Amino acid sequence: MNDQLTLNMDAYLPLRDVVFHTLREAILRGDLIPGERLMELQLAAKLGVSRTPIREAIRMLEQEGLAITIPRKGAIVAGMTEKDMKDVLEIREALEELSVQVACDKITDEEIEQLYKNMKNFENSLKSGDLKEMAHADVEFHDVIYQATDNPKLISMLNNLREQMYRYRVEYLKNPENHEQLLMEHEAIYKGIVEKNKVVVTEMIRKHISNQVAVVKNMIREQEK
Amino acid sequence: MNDQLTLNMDAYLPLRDVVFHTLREAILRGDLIPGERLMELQLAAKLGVSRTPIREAIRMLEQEGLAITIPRKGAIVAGMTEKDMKDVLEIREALEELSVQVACDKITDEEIEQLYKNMKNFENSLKSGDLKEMAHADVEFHDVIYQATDNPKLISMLNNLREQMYRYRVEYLKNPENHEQLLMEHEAIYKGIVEKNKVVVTEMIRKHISNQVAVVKNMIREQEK
DNA sequence: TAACATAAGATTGTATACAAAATACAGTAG
DNA sequence: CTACTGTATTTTGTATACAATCTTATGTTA
Repeated sequence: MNDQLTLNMDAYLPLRDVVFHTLREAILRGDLIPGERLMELQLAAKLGVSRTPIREAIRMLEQEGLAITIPRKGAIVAGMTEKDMKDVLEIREALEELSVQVACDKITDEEIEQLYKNMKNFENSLKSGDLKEMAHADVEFHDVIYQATDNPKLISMLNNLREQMYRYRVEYLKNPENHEQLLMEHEAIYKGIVEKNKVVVTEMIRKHISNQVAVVKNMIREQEK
Repeated sequence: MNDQLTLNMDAYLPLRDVVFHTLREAILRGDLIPGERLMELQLAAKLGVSRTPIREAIRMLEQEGLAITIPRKGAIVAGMTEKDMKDVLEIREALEELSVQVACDKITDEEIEQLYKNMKNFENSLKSGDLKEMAHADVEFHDVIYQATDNPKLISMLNNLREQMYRYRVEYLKNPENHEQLLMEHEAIYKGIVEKNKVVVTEMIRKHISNQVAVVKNMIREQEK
């Protein structure tokens, strides 16, 4: 386990929530790697809390698919097989398509403006070369579309699906060869939404998602070794 | 609260799982109604366990959207507004469409056979007039399609979405006027899948889902009064 | 050496104890 | 009568204690 695991006590939240967010972050960032055991006493000591909030946080991670617990054996960080990834992408594709279609109907002028800004931000972040910034800018671009659906349940599901492969997805951005392509896709999606052309935008988002598949598959192969 | 709340201790499962399933069932059956408080001590006493497994079960229900907890105030059974229902159905439609499309590609001969059987079972259950049996037969019909997708993540999401409106959906079956319609839709879906005609089957499942909307909306209106 | 038994230690499961916060309520001032 | 205040009670949050189970190490026997 990594030593970067410390609690962020800023808010007046129940410890279980703080622990949950901390562990979730650690898993998504890769500080806790798939297969790694989540031992209650160890985590409790490291985070300076008792086992109770740790256990409750683990139950939450479990329901989100980020951890797997075997009764009386404990929890481990969930990993994804290539099949799992294929499955998730299949779902993501359907829901991303839904989200752009709904967005075409519901998006406001302010949101379109924000979408443009975030598209440009992403463009700039590519120049900066900072991976974290790129990932963040990319997320923000897509978030505008999610928000435009005005469907909180859908938004949370999409976020969850996206997070499930965050670890692998960042890898995609590492390769500068993909940048041009990404930029073009964002522009096409933006244009499609502005013109409210559902057919085009659906096709573009599909391409956008499926482009990630190949790269991610390779990563998984690495992991499974 | 209802008194039917008792633990089913058959399996050698952690109590949190038993409690989780018990509460989940109670919520879906309507024994615990939306807005009702889930008080730890009360539930612990009623189920004959300590607060610990109750709390962990509540954390799980929370992540499934079946309960809502407000820090330091406790948890309540989640209810659905009309908007929530619309949102869920929007997602369900997309994922149900995906599932029949994938099923067209992947379904096996055995599964087609099973689908036929379950279609007939549903037909018979309608004659019986037993609501519970109808609901169960309906679930089993659709389950075959879910299983055929060979995508466990998708299956669990669809089950979750379906369960979220189980309370309201049963109402749909109460009205015999809907039976003929339902039967025809099932037959059309079955035929479409056998012929692997994605266009037809997608259209049919869409109709099948959206037919539920109006009825369910009325129920919600009742609840919100 | 391999297989197995057994005991020690580690880890999870559950209950309980105590602290902190929210709620309900009675009493009082205005 | 209303609004407020302080207190008692209830309820949740967290820590800890104990029990059950699993793991690991050790030693014994064939």
